[in-house]
Amino acid sequence: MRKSKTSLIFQAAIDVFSEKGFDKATMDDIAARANVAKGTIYYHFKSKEELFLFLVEEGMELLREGVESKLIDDMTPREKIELILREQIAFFGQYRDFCVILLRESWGAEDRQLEFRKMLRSYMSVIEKIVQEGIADGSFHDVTAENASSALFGMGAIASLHILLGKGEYNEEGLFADLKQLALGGLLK
Amino acid sequence: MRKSKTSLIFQAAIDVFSEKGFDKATMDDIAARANVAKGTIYYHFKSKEELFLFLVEEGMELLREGVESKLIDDMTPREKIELILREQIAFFGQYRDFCVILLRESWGAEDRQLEFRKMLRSYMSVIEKIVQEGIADGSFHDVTAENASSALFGMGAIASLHILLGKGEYNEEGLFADLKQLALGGLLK
Amino acid sequence: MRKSKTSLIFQAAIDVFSEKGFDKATMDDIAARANVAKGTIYYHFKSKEELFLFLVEEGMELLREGVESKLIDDMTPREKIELILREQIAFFGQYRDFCVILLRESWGAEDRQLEFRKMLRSYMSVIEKIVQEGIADGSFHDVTAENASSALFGMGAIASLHILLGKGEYNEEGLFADLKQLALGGLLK
Amino acid sequence: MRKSKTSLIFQAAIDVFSEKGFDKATMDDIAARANVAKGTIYYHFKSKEELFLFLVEEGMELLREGVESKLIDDMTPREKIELILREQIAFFGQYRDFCVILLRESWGAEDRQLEFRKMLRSYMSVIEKIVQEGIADGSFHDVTAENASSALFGMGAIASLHILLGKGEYNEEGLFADLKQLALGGLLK
DNA sequence: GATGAATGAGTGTTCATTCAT
DNA sequence: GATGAATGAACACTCATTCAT
Repeated sequence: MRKSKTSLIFQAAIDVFSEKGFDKATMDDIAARANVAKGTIYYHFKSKEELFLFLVEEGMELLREGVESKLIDDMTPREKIELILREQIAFFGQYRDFCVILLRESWGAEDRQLEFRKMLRSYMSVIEKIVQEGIADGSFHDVTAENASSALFGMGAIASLHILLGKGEYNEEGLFADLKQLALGGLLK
Repeated sequence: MRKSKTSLIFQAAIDVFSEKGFDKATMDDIAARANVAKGTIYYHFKSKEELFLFLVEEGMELLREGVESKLIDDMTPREKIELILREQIAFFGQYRDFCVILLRESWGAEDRQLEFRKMLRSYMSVIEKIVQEGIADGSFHDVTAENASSALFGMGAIASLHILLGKGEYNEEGLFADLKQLALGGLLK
Repeated sequence: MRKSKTSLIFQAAIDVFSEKGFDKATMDDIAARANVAKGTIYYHFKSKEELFLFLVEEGMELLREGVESKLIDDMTPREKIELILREQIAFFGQYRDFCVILLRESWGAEDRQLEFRKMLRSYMSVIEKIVQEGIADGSFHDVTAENASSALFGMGAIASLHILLGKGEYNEEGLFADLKQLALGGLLK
Repeated sequence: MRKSKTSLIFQAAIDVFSEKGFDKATMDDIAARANVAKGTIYYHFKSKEELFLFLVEEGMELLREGVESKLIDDMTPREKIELILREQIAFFGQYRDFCVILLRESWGAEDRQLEFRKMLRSYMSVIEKIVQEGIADGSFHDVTAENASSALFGMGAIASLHILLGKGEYNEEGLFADLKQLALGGLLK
């Protein structure tokens, strides 16, 4: 019995939520996918909402940690932005389902959605700081850092998903090259 | 000539769908908002799905027409991209609710969502052609046009929504300046 | 179509609630008994709780109105108490199911139960006033009117139910004679 | 010798059942209150039903034993009735929660409820015999003893609970005086 | 054209009970 | 003896859709 029930449920939930979205996904779906009785989910998670929130928190943590752990202080802002683009592309490729969830469920006025946007903002603020660094040291054009950070995130996210949800191959190198050209060409003086 | 029932329902549906999203919105909500009996909606639209699809089609039409009608053949690619950025920022500001719907409901495997992505692609292909023009005439860097177009759309969409759903003022000019810098700085040689 | 759906549901609810109690009764039970779809109940009543409350309110109203409408001002307190005993015995006989509900569901700390006790108190206060009259005019012993009224109600209620839920015949005249003896023998000087 | 698990569970069950009633009380509640794992309850009691039944049996036993142990053969029927009234008032004051359970759960057609009514009847039969004695020796009016016994029980029970569940102080002496007046005034010639 | 009462399949959640350890 | 993770049947409530008027 390798897998704990909790992680079985976790995996099943990612699958189902990304496939159907929060509202259309049912606890029965998730239970069936996890090969677990419905009550078992409720033994481990208080509610559908909580399960979902937990999922997204873990995912965002993974993304931010993945990026932050690789950022080294003495990189130039340019190098840092490159790193983030590359990491984000890889992350979207690897956790496509999670990313679909994020893009589907972040826009709205429910508590859950506000919570998600807060997490997104927290991730974007990592980018924002780098943009500010670059502006401060004169290597970047003088743009509003907040706009730049959401634009950078959005450009990568939508471009990635656009490919991943189409039929095309997810050519990470090609996408990286294009985004690097767009993002850095626009930022660097 | 008062408001036809159909347009009453249409307006109410926009309000309710953007407020609650497709799944959480109920036909009762819409009927109440439109001051119309629930059966009346079914007299005019076959189903909730159809009503919604109709709505989004109209909205996408509005966006694409708005942009295409202003594009003039003898503009340079650079001017065209600027125009699109500006138009898109204005559109998102004006139809915030519709844009939320679009971002919420475009990612998934249901028919409706496939349909939405098809519409999105159709809009993006307008951008794509301009990018190709720019590459062809040597004014743009040589990037994959498809990636560039989805990145351009995504950068604008996410940045706009990020502001519109936060508390900040939607400073269209500032956002435009930033996006122009990012996008054109990166595209233009 | 003689019976309105509402009254069908009402009747079915009385049956089912008195048979099973509030918690064990299910909306499916009630729907089935009323030959109505479950949704129909919710079309007419907001919730199980509300349906139940409505039921009890109607019943208590019936009991109090039945009694109050027959009380005439120039009766002596003794005659009034007799009348109440007789009416209550008749009411319990006629609406046995309702009375079971009342006795089952009035004791506890939930809102619904507090509400029920308030209704009971309101009924008992009718008795209380008569006892006070009797004491004032010297025809009754000097007892605490509140205790007397709840005791009078309780003696009748438990005695009635005791018979009704046993197998015995509900001999209203006999029961009336006994209660009259007990109650008036104890009250009258 | 610490508390045995069984008695821990017993105590917890009394608390929880009286607070929430049979249906709303959960085995988790009881386990938590008893500081015991849920499975442990099932080790000691076959089911929720059985645990509850056991509880009520103990309680009724306590009431009947309390009364019977104090009844002395050469008391007059009048003295015996007085004693019972006094004892019952004290018991209700001391075991309010149990009495709520009794009144809540005794009216219905489930096995458990039939069982409870049987216990109640067994208790009432103690009263009944005394009434018959009193009638036989000519000191009581000639009433149906069964009616009188349930009326006597009911008068005390409802009056007690009415006070105990309201806000008022439970003035045992005052209540006793009133019930004695009512009951004996009505019974005694 | 328009209505709204009626429907019933479907959903999140609860909880008594079991059983492997 | 004791545990608590796991179960799954059951339940209150929702809502898109239908249809008789």
